[in-house]
Amino acid sequence: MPTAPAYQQYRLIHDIYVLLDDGDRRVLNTCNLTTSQYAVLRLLNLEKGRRLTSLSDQLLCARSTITRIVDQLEDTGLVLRVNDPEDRRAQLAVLTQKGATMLDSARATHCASVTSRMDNLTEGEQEQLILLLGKLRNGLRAQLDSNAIPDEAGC
Amino acid sequence: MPTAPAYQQYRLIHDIYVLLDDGDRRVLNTCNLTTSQYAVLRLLNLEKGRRLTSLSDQLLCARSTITRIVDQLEDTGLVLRVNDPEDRRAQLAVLTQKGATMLDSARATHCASVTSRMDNLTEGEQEQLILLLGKLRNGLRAQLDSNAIPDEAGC
DNA sequence: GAAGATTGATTGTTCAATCTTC
DNA sequence: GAAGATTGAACAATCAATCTTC
Repeated sequence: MPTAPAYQQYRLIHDIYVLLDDGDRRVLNTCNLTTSQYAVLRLLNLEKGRRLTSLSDQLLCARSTITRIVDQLEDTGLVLRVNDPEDRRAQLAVLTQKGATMLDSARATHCASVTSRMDNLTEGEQEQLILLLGKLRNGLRAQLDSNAIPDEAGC
Repeated sequence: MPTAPAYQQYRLIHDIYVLLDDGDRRVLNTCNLTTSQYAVLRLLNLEKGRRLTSLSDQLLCARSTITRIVDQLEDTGLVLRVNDPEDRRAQLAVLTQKGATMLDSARATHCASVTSRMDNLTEGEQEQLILLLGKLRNGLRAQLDSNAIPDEAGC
């Protein structure tokens, strides 16, 4: 039986991600950042802070994972915790100046690395790919929002 | 400054992977498999075994990671370790009949789930996407083989 | 009771060191 | 000395339980 097209897409995306992630780890390591720390930093900016819950929702990881990553970023002075004035239960993760500088630098380094690694498509192909991937992502996000991940029969 | 197309592709693939992986974990959990265990099983078949080194190379993870995943799969009776007749240093991971049955079942479950989740592209779009992703993956693989991951200036 | 966040315990992954065989 | 594999220690991520505030 032929492999379903959706599954072929899935495998390709999976393989590509693994290849990219492997490179990311090496590159970000030169900035003394883990990929997780970078992912959190990327969601912050200098203007206003962001709730930890918002971060874990966006990154689809456990609350406690964010707590610990923010701990690390606070230890290295890249981020500060601030009480949310609108809700005394909540904490905001805020970029420090040092964090903003680090983020800019890491982003430039990472972006250059990614660009050099993903250079084998023509401009037209890249545009097409971005369009198709965007549609795919939006579909997946919509499913997540509608909480419609189907429970299969299981094994 | 506008975001480089390569980086847009990167972000989309990253986001899509995170969304898909989150669903994978839930689905495979119904088969009592972790995504890592499934990834290893997928690389095996009933006919002949496969060296642990080959598995870690393919999955881009540490040797010791494979050792431990194979330990787990052996504990649950899905896989057996066999001495490699061609090299007395090497071990082969071999699917058991139970493992083959489990793999078939998990694959069917997972494939159905993936297909239902990635259903928002037309057939034509899917074909295009597969072509483009395939080209991208081959480029990345080629870089890996030539060990040409560039060392950036760092931060 | 629910949401935001944290902590301790468990599991998963990697790193460095070790052993055997090439 | 290098390659295949394993082990113990360190790090990373999750889960369940807990605390505070809504």
